[in-house]
Amino acid sequence: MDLRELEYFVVICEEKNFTSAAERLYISQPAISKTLYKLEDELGLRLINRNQKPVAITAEGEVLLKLARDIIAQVQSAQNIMDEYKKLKRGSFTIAVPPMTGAYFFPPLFAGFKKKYPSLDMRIIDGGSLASLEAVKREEIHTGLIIFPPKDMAGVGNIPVTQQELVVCLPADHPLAGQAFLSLQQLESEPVVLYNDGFALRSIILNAYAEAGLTPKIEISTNQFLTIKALVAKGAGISFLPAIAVNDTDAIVTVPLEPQLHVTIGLVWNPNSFLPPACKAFIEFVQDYCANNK
Amino acid sequence: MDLRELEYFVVICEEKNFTSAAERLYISQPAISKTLYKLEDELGLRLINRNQKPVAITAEGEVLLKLARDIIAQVQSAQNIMDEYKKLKRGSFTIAVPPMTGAYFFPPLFAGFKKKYPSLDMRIIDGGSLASLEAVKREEIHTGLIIFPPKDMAGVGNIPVTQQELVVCLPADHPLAGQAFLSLQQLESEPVVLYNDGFALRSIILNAYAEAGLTPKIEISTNQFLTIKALVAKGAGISFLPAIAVNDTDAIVTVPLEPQLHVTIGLVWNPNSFLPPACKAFIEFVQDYCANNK
DNA sequence: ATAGCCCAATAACCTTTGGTTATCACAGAG
DNA sequence: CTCTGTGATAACCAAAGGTTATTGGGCTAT
Repeated sequence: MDLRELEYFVVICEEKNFTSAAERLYISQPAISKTLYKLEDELGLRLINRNQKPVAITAEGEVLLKLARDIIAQVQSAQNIMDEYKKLKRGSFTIAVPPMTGAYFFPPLFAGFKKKYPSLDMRIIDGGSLASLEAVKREEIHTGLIIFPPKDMAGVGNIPVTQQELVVCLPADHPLAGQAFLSLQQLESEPVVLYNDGFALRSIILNAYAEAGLTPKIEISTNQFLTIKALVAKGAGISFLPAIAVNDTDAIVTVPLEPQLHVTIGLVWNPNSFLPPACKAFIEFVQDYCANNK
Repeated sequence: MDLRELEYFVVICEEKNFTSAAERLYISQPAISKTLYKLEDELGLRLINRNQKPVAITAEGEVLLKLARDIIAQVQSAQNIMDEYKKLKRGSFTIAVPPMTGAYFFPPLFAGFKKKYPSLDMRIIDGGSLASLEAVKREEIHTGLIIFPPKDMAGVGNIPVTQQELVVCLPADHPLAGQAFLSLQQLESEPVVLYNDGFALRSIILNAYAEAGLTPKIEISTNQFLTIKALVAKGAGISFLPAIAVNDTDAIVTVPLEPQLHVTIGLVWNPNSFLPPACKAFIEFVQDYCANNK
């Protein structure tokens, strides 16, 4: 008893005529005949009385007719629902949004995307960029708007969305606060406040120290952006943050680094993973967004 | 999207392993693979993520899984229902029961059948035996427990259930009431009370008159058994009824006919019609019933 | 490392089945 | 009493669903 048989049966019942049922189904009349016999044999019941003209539905046929219509309607509805996922009328995906990108770069993307696809849902996953990248690679998270780590973006799909310059953050009363720019060498002896392990900003900064042949004095680590700023303001150490993330009201002075140090913020995903259509739509949206804002 | 595909999909989801899903379904692993791809292509959605081990269900797959389970359950239930019709756990049929048979011959058959098949229903259709026979031939009624007409039972399936002798019914004060038996010749001048047209008893009696070369004086016709007896009792005319149908309390005297006149009561159906299993069961039951009461 | 294993994908092939055309048989209408 | 409409049947064909054999990628254990 399969759906095709039930559908044919319902049409036969509606047409009360094998020939016109066949026409409505765009198949030949013998196909109808054969299929109905097959269904009847499977059930061990006669569903249609061919002696009458027009053909009549038996009592058992009448019962099956109702059941068949219900089944077909349910299948129809299931198909519609699934089609909505395909057509981006429904759907959701997970996106890693570390604190830094969440505060400055994610909101406009989210707003734009939501405007284009109001019925799609994003589930935001917190976590550092590095940890998020690993989760994306392991396919635990569909995508992430992260700070790209210093190296090794091979094997992940990515779209750089923006580049930001890291600036030195000093307490307002710091002796070096007045400089036009600073090098890491000048800062080597300064205690540093960093993000925890698993955050890209930490590894980018450590990487920069290492490349300069220097070793930073890591005073303390946290994964709270506001905590870092507060610690710097209170003189616990210096730090390095994207210029956009610090403003005058923070009781922090920013000085450009020399040579400049940049971080790239962008979208990443696992190219081998089969992403939900909703997520593909978001990636595409971000792609367009970057192309248009160039 | 057919039932087979949905079933395979559900099993894959349950096993989270194509190979063991194939085993559970008694098919080969490539068949599973192929069918799932087909379903995914039809929907335009990835349902299973094969990158993970064990394979993981995607968000869309999770949605379809629920829908598919519902559909399969509904089909299952439909199959069960239809199977109950086949297995005589459900079902009904129509049976013509004219007044005479309804009063004396149908009740024991009904009781016995209902005992054997408590959940089957009969719908009793009223009407004369002749009219019922025609309705059965036209397949408007599945079967009938009727008085067989004088001739022409060809072309209908039938089981004679009992034979009854017709006796002359006279008002108690009738001059011929004391006779040991009576011939139609002796009764020719008597007004007769008969069933209406369409009732077998009428045509059997008219037939007997005709065969004896006589013409009855039909006083009045009715299709109410009790009315006939009342009319006879009041002296409106004589009548002929099965002996079993008249007793002493009726203020009617019965006298055997000479030569005897018999009516056969039995079951009839259209052998070309496809009867509901319930009706077939009843016919079979009556067949057994007669065989055992011989 | 690397050999071995698990497991899904793929290829080539076979069998069943759903569909086709042509034709028949039969009932009912003109 | 032929003609028309309609379902059944036969013979045949193409596609679908299934099979076995094999490949290849990712893990695990040595």
